[in-house]
Amino acid sequence: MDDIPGLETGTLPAPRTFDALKDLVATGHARLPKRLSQAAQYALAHPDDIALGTAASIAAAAGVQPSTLVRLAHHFGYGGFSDFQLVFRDRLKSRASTYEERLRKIEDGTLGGSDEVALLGGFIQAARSSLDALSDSVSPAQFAQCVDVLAGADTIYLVARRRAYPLAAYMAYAFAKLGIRSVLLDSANGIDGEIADLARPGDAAIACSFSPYAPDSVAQAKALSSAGVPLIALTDSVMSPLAACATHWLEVSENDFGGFRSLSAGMTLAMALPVAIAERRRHQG
Amino acid sequence: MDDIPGLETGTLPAPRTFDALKDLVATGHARLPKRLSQAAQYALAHPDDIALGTAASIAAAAGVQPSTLVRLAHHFGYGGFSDFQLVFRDRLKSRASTYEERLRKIEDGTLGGSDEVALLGGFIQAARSSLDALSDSVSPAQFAQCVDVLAGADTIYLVARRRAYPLAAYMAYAFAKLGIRSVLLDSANGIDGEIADLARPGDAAIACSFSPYAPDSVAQAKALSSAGVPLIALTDSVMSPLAACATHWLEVSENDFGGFRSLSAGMTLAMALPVAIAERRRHQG
DNA sequence: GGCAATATGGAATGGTTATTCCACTTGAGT
DNA sequence: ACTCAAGTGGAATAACCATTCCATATTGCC
Repeated sequence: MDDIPGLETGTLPAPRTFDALKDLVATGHARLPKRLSQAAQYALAHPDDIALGTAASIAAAAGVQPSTLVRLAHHFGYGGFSDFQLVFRDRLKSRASTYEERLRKIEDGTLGGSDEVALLGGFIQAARSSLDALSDSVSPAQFAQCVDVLAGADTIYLVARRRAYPLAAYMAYAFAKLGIRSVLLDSANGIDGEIADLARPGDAAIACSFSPYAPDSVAQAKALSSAGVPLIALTDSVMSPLAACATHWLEVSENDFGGFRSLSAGMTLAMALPVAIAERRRHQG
Repeated sequence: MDDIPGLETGTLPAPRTFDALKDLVATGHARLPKRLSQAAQYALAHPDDIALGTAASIAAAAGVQPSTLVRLAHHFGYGGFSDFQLVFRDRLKSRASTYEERLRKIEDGTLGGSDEVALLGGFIQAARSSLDALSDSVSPAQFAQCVDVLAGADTIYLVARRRAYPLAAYMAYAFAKLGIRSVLLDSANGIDGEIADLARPGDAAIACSFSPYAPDSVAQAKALSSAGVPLIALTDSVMSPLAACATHWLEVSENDFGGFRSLSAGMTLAMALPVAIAERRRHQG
């Protein structure tokens, strides 16, 4: 080994975040030798390249040798270039970066001490990152189109089973409060099919279903769709059977904790939709 | 080589953007075999993982073999997994640059008004800050106490009306999946009171209600409580009538957007509780 | 129900990559 | 100008990773 890791910067542990690394370079970079300084400068100027490139490609771009990058990493106390690179990759993963780390920590914790709070924390994190994903996956245009269709409907039929049911249950409540006619297809006496058959093209339907898609929901959505009823789907991927038969669909991919997928993103959409429809109707008369 | 690249999907060149890939999967997904479909679904649901992970780590996360990922890439006409991965890396790079912009846009939008996306953004923000508040307002000890009580119950009775109903509906679903006896008091024929009367001190109840507290919920909670049934309340303040009669209660104060309060924090709690109870029971036997 | 075609799991392989090592250079102190 | 420590370039190496291959399992068809 060339040098004792961390000697130059004292015996501090390597910074685990990009910002911390930045500070370290800013305060102590006068002590860096020429090539290391050159490499460090390039790293801070092109963080994305560091995250996604190979040592060889980065070295070439920065005008140094690959070994210099390894040395730089050692200088800051990292185990090697790969370790150094992790900081840049985390940064790239927007906000989800600390999420996986935390999740792993929580998982370790639950195995060791069976701490209930870790569990709650895990679900909170899953919910949070699901929300982050929502703003990315639902585009303004898509949302507006869905609102358009639903605002023009006479009666809105709500289809959801099992895990997705709370979304429809909430929307039924919201629609009622907002003075929007809706029918929640959740009858316990098995007449949902017959009720749905009464839907007309002038109506519309919202179907919510996530993998593994409840057969009932899918069948009902298909029936409504082929009856000419405009169908808005809240589902989790392009592979969803709902995406295939829907007029428009909104992607809601939820993160999970311990196999239990969050509902926060879906629920948030379920809150926004009714209000948006009500707003649209008010402005259009 | 297993197959001629691109044969299955025609001789089209492999899509070079994430969206194009998405479309391809959407239109031709019926032709994908089970494992390939599974891998494709994971890829679309966790694009960041594909971008930054290794074939082995991704395969493990998706529950498939590394070779399956290579086959998937070939299926779509890519030269290999690495080529396939480039699409996801590009997406990550371009997204990272616009990410902060987007967040700012959402924040600005909430002030601006009439646009539908601003509305969605507003609800997302409300949900997010509700989650932040949740980790503060629910203490480890409180949560553990509630889990304690519920883990010792024979049957768990669920009380919720109106806006809080989705929480109870979800818990009923989760309890069923986890093999925990529960009764959701939501009968449409008005026999909830009689059913609740059958609850014994060896059972327990969870009541969810937020201001303005639905009279039905409060009455039912009080009845259960005075019958000696341990009562856990999910409610929004010390002033809540539920806080008065509950054995333990958890504070869930949701933020609102335009007067519509979020449900994310409550929903997250509703997800964590059943799992925590199941865990506790497993460890205690 | 049997056969062929396709899909899959898992180990072997070959290529690429980070890392290490060593000879050489640079620069600072005396 | 000499010496020594530190820095650097570049080749050698060892670890890792994507890829391939083959035996087994599954599916679809007759």
